[in-house]
Amino acid sequence: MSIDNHTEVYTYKYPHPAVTTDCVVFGFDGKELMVLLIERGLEPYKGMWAFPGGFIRMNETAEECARRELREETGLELDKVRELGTFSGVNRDPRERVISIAFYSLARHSTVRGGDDAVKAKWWAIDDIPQLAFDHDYILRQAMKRIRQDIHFEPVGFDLLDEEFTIAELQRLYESILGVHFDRRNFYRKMLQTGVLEEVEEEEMPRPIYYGKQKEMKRMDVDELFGDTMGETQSPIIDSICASEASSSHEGNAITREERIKIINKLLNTDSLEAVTCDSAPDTMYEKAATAERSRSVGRKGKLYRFNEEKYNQMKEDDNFRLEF
Amino acid sequence: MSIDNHTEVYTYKYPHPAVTTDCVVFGFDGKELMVLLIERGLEPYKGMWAFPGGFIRMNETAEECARRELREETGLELDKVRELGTFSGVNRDPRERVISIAFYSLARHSTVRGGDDAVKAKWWAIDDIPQLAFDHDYILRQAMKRIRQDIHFEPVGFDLLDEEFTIAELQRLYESILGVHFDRRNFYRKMLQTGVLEEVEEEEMPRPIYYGKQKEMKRMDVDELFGDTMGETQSPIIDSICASEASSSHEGNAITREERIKIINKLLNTDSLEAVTCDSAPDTMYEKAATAERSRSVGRKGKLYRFNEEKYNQMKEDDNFRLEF
DNA sequence: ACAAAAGTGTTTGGGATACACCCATGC
DNA sequence: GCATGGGTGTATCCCAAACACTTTTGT
Repeated sequence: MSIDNHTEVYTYKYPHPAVTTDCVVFGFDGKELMVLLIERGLEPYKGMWAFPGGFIRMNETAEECARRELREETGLELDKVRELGTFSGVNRDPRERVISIAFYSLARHSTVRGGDDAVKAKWWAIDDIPQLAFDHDYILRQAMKRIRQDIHFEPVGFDLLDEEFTIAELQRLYESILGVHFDRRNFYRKMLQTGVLEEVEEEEMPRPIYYGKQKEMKRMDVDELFGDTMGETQSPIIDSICASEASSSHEGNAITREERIKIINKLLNTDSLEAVTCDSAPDTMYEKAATAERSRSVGRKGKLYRFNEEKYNQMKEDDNFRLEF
Repeated sequence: MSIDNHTEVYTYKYPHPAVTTDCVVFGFDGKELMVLLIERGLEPYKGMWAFPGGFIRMNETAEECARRELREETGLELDKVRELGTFSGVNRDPRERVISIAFYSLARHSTVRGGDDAVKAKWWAIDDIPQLAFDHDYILRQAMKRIRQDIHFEPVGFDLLDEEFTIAELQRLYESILGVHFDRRNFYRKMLQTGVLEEVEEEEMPRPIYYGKQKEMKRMDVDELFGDTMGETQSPIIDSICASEASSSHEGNAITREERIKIINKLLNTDSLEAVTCDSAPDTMYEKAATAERSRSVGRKGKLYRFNEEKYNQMKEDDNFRLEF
């Protein structure tokens, strides 16, 4: 929406504040709690980081506004956004009186891509947040308080992890949100006793074929790992890595073998490994790809569980759901 | 604030919603949870009941607005108002797009007088609420949900009772809010174990001199009960009854003996007793006044306690305050 | 083979529940 | 003296914390 070519004006008998929504999106990378921020492209606070959000339209509720802005600025489609509170300080925006209705939400870390338009969206570790625009640092503190409270009674954790997860992953998440340490064994029992976890049958989550010992991987054919010209591989994990990385450049087109190699190289280079090509050093490539696969599977030892939402809703009705630690 | 003689207009490039606050005030009459409502004097929904509230001004925060409107419309000065949430349905007000920021608060039932201006304010039992204006019935349901949750972790009850209260009163309050029954003895222990109650020394809370046996009261001089011409009595309870009842008509003036008699008569007549005057039937009057005093003291048997706010804040810091039932 | 982490079982102390009992007050 | 309700004590049960042990997995 451009701020120019506006001939219309809107007049009122009494002054009206502007109303915006802001959305604090939490994620979890396996170690730390993360927050999704966007870099502001316009004044005020141009170049600073802020929560996704924007002005409410006259035909949408606050929640609809929050979801729309989130989609427009970060590409995220989230079904659950929870209201955090309103921030109505008189001078919180230099342009005019702006009241912000803040929401918070939870996203699987892996599903986030950059924003669709010029806006840059990025995950930040909770302990390493930059200076924020407006009063967003205050809003963040409130959001942190809130998530720490909600996690005791609501299934906060499950929206942050992949659909299938191990209990150890869940524990790491709880520990990093609450900043405490739990006894592993008691955590197991308590979580299972809640009854909201259902075990995933082994066959439902087949391990990717490259999962396993590194030695075996070296013996695989290069085509199997990096795919044929149609871009299909037999490794779902490498597949999903490439798909999400490539999504910003092509829209739904198949990924060629060469592109796939470039992507993997680029990704691996972030770990400060030297670049390789498929032809020059297939063995090295295998190794790195295997490392990439395995690093995605870190902590992925053990039984997988899934959140049973029906059962949770049922228990919530009867008001006997508690997650005390 | 009148809606006429406005020459000024306020123009904006983009449409702005109007923003109001609404305040759900809970009280407790010893038996039931009550809600404070005002009768609307203007369209829309003229004549219907609604929560106190109004449009936000450009130089006040939402919370300040809520407190101001509460004061203007009901005479209540409350220090703690807690945010409940925003209600942003597109068509919730027929005039224009109005977003409401709702608060909820707790008031000692006895301290409420009628509104200062034409607005009628009245307590309603929670089970007997009339049809409400706007979406206020929905807001009320949300407020009920919220208070039921908050009562477990926050000292909700203490703001609803008098400063000094018995544990039995506190239990009745908890039971009526949560709609359950507790074992009296376990409730005692749990409440005392929290450590936030401090015992009131007997001499700190002298019983009013008319408290006690009805026979004794009959022997008292009429001047003692209804005061001299300056309007002073020796019964603090009758004193406070008269002061609060008279407040809407005179502003701070002393209450004469005759007015006091009228007030007491009027109050007693609500119990469908015949009117009496001081001269005609002083004995009857004594009796009725004594009944009024005693009815105020119902349940006032037993040790009195007081909420220790410092200790609560201290425990809240350490995050080890729980009131589970 | 060894280390590390997953998964399961056992003990135990403290708090919640369900009672019994005594005392104070009012009629 | 009897009824009502306030105040305190006690036995039982269950759950949460602490810890031991076996199995699995990766190198």
